[in-house]
Amino acid sequence: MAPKIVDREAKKEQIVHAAIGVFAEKGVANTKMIDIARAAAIGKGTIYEYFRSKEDIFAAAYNRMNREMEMKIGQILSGSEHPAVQLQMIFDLSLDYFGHDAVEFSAVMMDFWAEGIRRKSPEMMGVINLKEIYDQYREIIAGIVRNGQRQGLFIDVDPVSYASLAIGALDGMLLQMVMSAEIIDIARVKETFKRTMIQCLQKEKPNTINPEKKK
Amino acid sequence: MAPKIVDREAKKEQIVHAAIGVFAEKGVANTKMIDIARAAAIGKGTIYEYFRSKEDIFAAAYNRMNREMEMKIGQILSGSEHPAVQLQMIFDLSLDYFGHDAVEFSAVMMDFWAEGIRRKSPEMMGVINLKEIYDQYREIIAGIVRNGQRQGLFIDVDPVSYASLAIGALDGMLLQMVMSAEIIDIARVKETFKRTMIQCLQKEKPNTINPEKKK
DNA sequence: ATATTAATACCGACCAGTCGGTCAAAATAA
DNA sequence: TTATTTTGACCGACTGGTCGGTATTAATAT
Repeated sequence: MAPKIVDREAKKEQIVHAAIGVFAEKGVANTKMIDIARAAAIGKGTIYEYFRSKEDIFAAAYNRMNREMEMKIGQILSGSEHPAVQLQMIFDLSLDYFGHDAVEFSAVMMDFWAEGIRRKSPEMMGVINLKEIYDQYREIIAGIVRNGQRQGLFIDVDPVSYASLAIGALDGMLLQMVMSAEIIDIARVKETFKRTMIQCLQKEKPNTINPEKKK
Repeated sequence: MAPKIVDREAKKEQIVHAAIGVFAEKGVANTKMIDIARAAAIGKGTIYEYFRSKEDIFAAAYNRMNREMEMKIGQILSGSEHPAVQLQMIFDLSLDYFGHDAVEFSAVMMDFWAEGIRRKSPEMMGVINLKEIYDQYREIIAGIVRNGQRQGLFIDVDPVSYASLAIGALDGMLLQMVMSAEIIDIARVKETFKRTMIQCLQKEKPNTINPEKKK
């Protein structure tokens, strides 16, 4: 009178995990349900016990990858006080997250990205809403900038424009890292990025804070 | 003994033109051959008289859009002398090209982009090679920077890193324009972009040249 | 203990729809 | 008439999702 019980959440996680792996390897568009099933070592039909559709898995994978990033940023925001340092940490975080050895994740992120654009206008079933995520990130950065301006640390730039620029640069560089990893010197680009984006924001002396990690 | 003659180049152009329109409207992945045929007001089979495959059309469309941009940049490079002005013109060009009323083109560009990434590792049949394009653009920007440095106008930043950053920022902002056009103030972002990316490069007074168009 | 049983998890063959590409016939221009 | 172009019906490969049946588990009865 009592059935087999499984930890449904754990199983979903198992499937999403497998899916991300396959996505990374073959690209979202080229991933078949059977691929995911095999990677998760379950039958194809079983997937449909936990997810309504391929789309559903896609969304779950996206949200999972995103939530991680959000948490880390939350930590940064609640931590250090100096706005320039906060910015630097966020840039570092983003750059590292992708630039790390997990280049394959970057590719997945790109897929999400492309999909997100494609679904911008149409109903988009509430599945992904990349736009919302971007608006949110932009607001985080803009908030830090405003904060810095209020403290008289930053020049009088439009915070939202600056945020757009910073986020855009982050993303665009990601693309190039993915594509031309062997050509561009990633560490160097990262340093240039931080230098440029943060120094240009500061009022007088760029050395008010030290943009270099002490070694 | 001397049958019907058609301008094959013109017909190809007609098809590519139609294809770009459909790509813009529905996204490359969702475009069917029949859609292109209908848009070009020809039969589906006819397409195959001029293109080997869908892939082939895709590549042709990509190259067509790209060649335009290349030509314009060529003009810029051969024109004005001051490196900062050249940079500014290139940024303006890129930002306008997409930001203009032709937002739909941006979406197509994104599709190319996404596809380009997906095809980075595998053989990629020589069809698209986005990487090559990027390497090329990067080298153009880097060249201008080096030039400016040689003339003692620019600070001693790594030209290639700077170029990566600039191109990345350009692309990333494009994404945001496409996605959140109604939220971000595009003109303002553009201005911030130019200010930031060019001023940070200049040695002392940012006003050595006037980054504002005289009115 | 252990056999029974009911509730659930799991599976993969199958289905129905889709779409890129082909080809034989029709249309067309010279 | 004839060389060439155009065409859309057709083909076949592919794939997301379904469904009937099987396996597994744990509560219950003995």
